Amino acid sequence: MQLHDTLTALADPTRRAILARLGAGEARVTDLAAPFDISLNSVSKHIRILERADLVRRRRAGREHLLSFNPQPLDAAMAWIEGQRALMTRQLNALEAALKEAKP
Amino acid sequence: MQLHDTLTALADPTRRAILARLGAGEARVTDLAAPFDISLNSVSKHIRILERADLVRRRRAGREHLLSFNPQPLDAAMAWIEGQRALMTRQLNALEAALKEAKP
DNA sequence: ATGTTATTCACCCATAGGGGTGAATAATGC
DNA sequence: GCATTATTCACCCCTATGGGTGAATAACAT
Repeated sequence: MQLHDTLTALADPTRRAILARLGAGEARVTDLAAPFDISLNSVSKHIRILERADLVRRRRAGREHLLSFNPQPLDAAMAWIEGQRALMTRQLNALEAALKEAKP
Repeated sequence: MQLHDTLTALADPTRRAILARLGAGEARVTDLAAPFDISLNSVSKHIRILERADLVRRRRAGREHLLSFNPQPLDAAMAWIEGQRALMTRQLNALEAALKEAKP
């Protein structure tokens, strides 16, 4: 599922940092790994999870893999979250209306 | 961390369903468990994680625990996601501007 | 007092996944 | 061809966590 993969991908601090870094532009796996003191391998796995969510796209240039950030799946995530919030807002409005009805 | 707890809480389908259900109003643990064929205990644990993220509030009425949905932490999550998307938009705008500069 | 209902606590089990290392693959530079 | 560089593949380890069961706690109902 698209939404699930997206939220799962966002639920890890390393992956969030990677996305933030990619917000500044394309980067190689090695570049992405630099700020963290975890192995290249580990970063590579995080990238795979980000790719599964289609949040990251890969472009090979020779032996380098250039990663870029695709924000599109964020729309679905935002929509879901916004939807939940809307439910709550409606509920609160109904409550408020009921109170106004009962008070006077 | 607030953001982390929130995103972690949202990264599970059962918890998302629980939130969606709570969007319709307060419910007991038993009510929340009904749609799933998992044990009450399991649901109880999910609720604990939702409470950790402050997405769910608990109100005891006698022996019943009434759970309600607190959408406030969603704001921080939305803000973070929106921020990432904004980074990307700025990057794309810069690229576009550079192209326009180079073309003619 | 006793039984029933609602929930959690204290465990156990299995899997996912975040971390590591070392070998394999592939492209560059010489 | 050979060494170097960039990345992945194939493993292993360990913790978090989603799931379960059975006992404990707490509040009704009788």
